[in-house]
Amino acid sequence: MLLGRVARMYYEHGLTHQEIADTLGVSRIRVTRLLAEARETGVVEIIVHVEESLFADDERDLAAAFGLRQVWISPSVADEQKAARAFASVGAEALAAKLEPDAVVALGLSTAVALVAEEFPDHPLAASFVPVAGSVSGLVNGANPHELALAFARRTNGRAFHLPAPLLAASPEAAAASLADPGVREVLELAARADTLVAGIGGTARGQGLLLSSLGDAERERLLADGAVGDLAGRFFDADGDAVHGALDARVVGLGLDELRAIPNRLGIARGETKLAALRTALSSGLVNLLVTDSDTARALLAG
Amino acid sequence: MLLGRVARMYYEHGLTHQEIADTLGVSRIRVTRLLAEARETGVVEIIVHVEESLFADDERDLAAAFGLRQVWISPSVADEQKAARAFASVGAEALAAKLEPDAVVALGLSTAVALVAEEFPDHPLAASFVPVAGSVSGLVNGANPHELALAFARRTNGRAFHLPAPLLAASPEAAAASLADPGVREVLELAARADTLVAGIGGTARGQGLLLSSLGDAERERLLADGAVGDLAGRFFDADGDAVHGALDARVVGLGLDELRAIPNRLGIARGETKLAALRTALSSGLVNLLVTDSDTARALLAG
DNA sequence: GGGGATCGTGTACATTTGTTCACAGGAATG
DNA sequence: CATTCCTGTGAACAAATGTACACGATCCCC
Repeated sequence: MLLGRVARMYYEHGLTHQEIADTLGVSRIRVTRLLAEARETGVVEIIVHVEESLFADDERDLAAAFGLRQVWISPSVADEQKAARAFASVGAEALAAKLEPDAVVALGLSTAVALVAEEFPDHPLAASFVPVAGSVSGLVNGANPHELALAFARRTNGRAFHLPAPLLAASPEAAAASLADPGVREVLELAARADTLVAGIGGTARGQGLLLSSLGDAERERLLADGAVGDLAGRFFDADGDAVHGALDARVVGLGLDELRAIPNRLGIARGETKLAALRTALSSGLVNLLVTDSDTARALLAG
Repeated sequence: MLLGRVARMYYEHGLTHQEIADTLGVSRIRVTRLLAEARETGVVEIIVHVEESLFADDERDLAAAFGLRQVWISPSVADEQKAARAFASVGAEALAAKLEPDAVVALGLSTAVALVAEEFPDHPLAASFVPVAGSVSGLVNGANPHELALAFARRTNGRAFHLPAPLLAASPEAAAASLADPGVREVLELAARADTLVAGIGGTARGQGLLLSSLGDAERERLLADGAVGDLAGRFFDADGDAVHGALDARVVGLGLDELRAIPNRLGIARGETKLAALRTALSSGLVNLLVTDSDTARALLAG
């Protein structure tokens, strides 16, 4: 158990990597790596005994300003990679806090949610994870709803459901056909009865989000003309938070905005300047009642 | 609660000191210090989940070779300060392992024991701490038996006893007078009934230990001539582990070697080349049956 | 048995962390 | 009111830690 000896020498006796390497007859770099492994595998556990959250003030203020049930804020950092991980881990914390054993969780398609899945701690609570919309083909990272559900299910020892349909059908008719499929229908019905929705919130800037980037400019213009300011789990909404019906909307295979709104816990996960407008609407119109964002976005929302 | 926020940003989100400083608007150096404080005060707790001890093999071997009940080994490091702290913390661990609630602990005068007291964790078990010998005047650090007992008592919410007498009386007659004092007698009687003795083991090299360094060269030569190889809690012993009686011994105010030997748990705390001979004798003659030492000393003992 | 991927390793470097020092403000003391 | 002694602060430096890269071994597949 070299790992354990190294970990104890470092954390309990305060020796340096070099000193440990010398007494144990291995290279310093190896000690460095063993220590990293010890932290990752949980051999070394670091607990911060603090009840209050990092941005308690802003969280309280945001909840009050938009009538939200609870808000979680992650620290914004210049290093984007680090910021993303921190954001995801706060998202995971938020979801874990709302998740009860045997819960049914509806999952929106979103890179943010995918990152949360990565960071989700291994807690066996046997929940069910259900996509609220179909898959996008040609996704590089595993952000497809099904994979996402699988990732969550693996970590919670729960069940993952598959929605055998595309997010965006070729035509309204094709979408209707998909929705009529018993396999699709069943899963969507389950999603509609979920206790908790976890979804990203998308803006309308070019190239934003998984759905928009798969569309052409023409379709995007039409959406904007129809008053769209953002989307929640594949459904666009206008400045009042009402659904933007139209050619695009009819092609989406998934729960409608009203069905999403009927889910009791609606956790929105989003950050960044490009999402501010969409966020403001989603929050003030009650599309989501739980929010995970980062400190910069939080401050911008409060300032607005 | 700046401390807590900093600690969480660092340990839970992996931000660097600089990044934390930027988001919180304080200097990086302040973050560094807050983090150190968080670790010291226990706001941040680091647990290494490893059952086996660092030098399990050597500990087993040493116990077998000298017929000891248990052995604890701390890592030897070039950095003397660090080595001393590691040694002391292992000593504290050892003592804590042997200490039961309401135990009576006899304390030998020794810098090693003093360091252990510093590192002793705050565990309320209401033990009594009793010196086995009188005080040395003009000690810089707080290694006097009474202070030592106080330090332990404070950390365990226990009781400290004071032996109102010098370690070394001016004459055998003065020592006898001290011993006849009811206050002294009472405390020593309590010490003799202790469950556990904690004492350093001293060598006979010049300047070694608190007792020897307070003697002149002549007295040291006499001791050597009488066959002394080391001391335990102020009492010198010869190569057989028997007491070296004589002018010096008669002036010591404290428990005799036989009384010390009658204490069930006898924890010896010593390390270093200069103590090897004394240690060998103390171990093989059964003066102590529990040992705390460092890895270099352990290896030397095993090699001999 | 050769080619290629993969893993573990250490070197050299970049980054992060910790420490020393000198200074400034504020409380205690003359 | 001046002086001294703190305590807390950051700048500059020293040390420790982490990372990119390149090398060699091993395993696997052809």
